[in-house]
Amino acid sequence: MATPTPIDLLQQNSLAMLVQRELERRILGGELKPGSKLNEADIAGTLGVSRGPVREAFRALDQSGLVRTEKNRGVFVRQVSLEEANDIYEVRAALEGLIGRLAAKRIRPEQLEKIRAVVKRMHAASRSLDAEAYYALNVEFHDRLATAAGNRTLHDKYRRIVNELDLYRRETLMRGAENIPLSTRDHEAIVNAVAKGDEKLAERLLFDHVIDSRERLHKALARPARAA
Amino acid sequence: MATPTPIDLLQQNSLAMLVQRELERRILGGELKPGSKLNEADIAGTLGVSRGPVREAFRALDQSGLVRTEKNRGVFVRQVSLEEANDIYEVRAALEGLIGRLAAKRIRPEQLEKIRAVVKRMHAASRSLDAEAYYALNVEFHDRLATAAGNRTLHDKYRRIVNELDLYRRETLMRGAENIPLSTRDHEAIVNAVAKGDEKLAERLLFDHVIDSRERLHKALARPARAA
DNA sequence: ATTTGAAAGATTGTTGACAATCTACAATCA
DNA sequence: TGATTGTAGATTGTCAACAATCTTTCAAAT
Repeated sequence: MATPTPIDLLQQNSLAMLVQRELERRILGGELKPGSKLNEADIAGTLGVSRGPVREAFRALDQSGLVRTEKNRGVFVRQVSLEEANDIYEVRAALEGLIGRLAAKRIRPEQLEKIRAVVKRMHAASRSLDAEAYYALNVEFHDRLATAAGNRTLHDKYRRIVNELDLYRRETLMRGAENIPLSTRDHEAIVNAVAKGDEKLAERLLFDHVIDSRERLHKALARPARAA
Repeated sequence: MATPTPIDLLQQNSLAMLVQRELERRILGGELKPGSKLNEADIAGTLGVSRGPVREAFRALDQSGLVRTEKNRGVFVRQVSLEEANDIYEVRAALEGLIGRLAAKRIRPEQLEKIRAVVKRMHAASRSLDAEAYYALNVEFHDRLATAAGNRTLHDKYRRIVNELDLYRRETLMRGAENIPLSTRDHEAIVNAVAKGDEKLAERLLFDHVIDSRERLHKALARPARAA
């Protein structure tokens, strides 16, 4: 990826875009929790800008599903209910299925190489029960696969859906160390299907992988929650 | 669907949201053509508001893919290239496939009834070569199917993708009367699969239907364009 | 004790003005 | 003639003030 020069960075980003990205970072990073209210004046003051750019950023975030706006009441970090999460998982499964199908058809050798390396590192994280590292690698695995599918629109829509599901994870305070062993087997099978160029298989494996992870999440939530 | 009272309508819509919807209407209606520049002051003046709400609407429309923003240059109605359209069609195919799968599982009798009625009207429009009416009915057909799938997120993402494809249609000035007979057969087969509850078949038929329509569009574009 | 109502404070919605940037065109020089 | 520089106008980016709405508080009445 090309490194953007600092001059372009300042020339192509308005304050509104910078505010948008900063809020996105704080929401997805858990700093701003689902349901919490976003005060225009506070945020403007904190970031050293006026309320205008903040309001513009709010509109963009609202459209991308990260916040919800109530007129004359304010904007809030979006809360994703169990029912919504189920719906979103289904859509994600369909997108992942397409990603598998296309990746199997279009992936390039060097991309496959890097994904295999990620899976290998996932094994290591799994053995050392490093849930944090495993989670990050899992995200990288799916994102690299999305890239390999060679469809910008698909990658973009996929990322948005994943962001929305992240809100649900945040809300339910999911951990998930108990699922690591199962996931690793899935990922190996997926990589092999993609490597073979078996579109149908890759599609089905990825679709099922997402649906399974949804079921695992529900089962984990049904159990009594443990402290962080 | 519940009819919103006028009081709620004014209480829940800010000027920015109204501007957003108005611009969306003009873009999708072809009044504002792909590539054309949207001047803040002009729009604000025309709609009788200040530039603030217009700018907020721009941010929302940018995020939803209907416009493109260039810093210090302005916002333009998005132009969708052939390559992008191909990508978008693939994503739409995946979403339609899921719609078919879910609709086959969840559709209710009265929903099926209404969709059959739409198909019947499509036949009539086809016989009288009324392309305008046929196009509107085709949109209704797919939208009702999306509703029957019973997944709000899916319906929402589907609508956005369709809007983006509409930009492409606008740009290429597609007509398409020549494809009506083929489409009607597709639609009948789809309804039957959904009615039977055959998830796999409905999924495949809808996926292929979208891919086919993409191919038909490309073939039509390859031919010499006719005057409107 | 609960509820109703009004006033004060806080927050959002909207506007108009100012600053920064871009575009178009004319004047200047090689 | 052609390229370049500079200036004027137009357009976008940002800000601060004003208006409208909501929330909170507290007192009064039932």
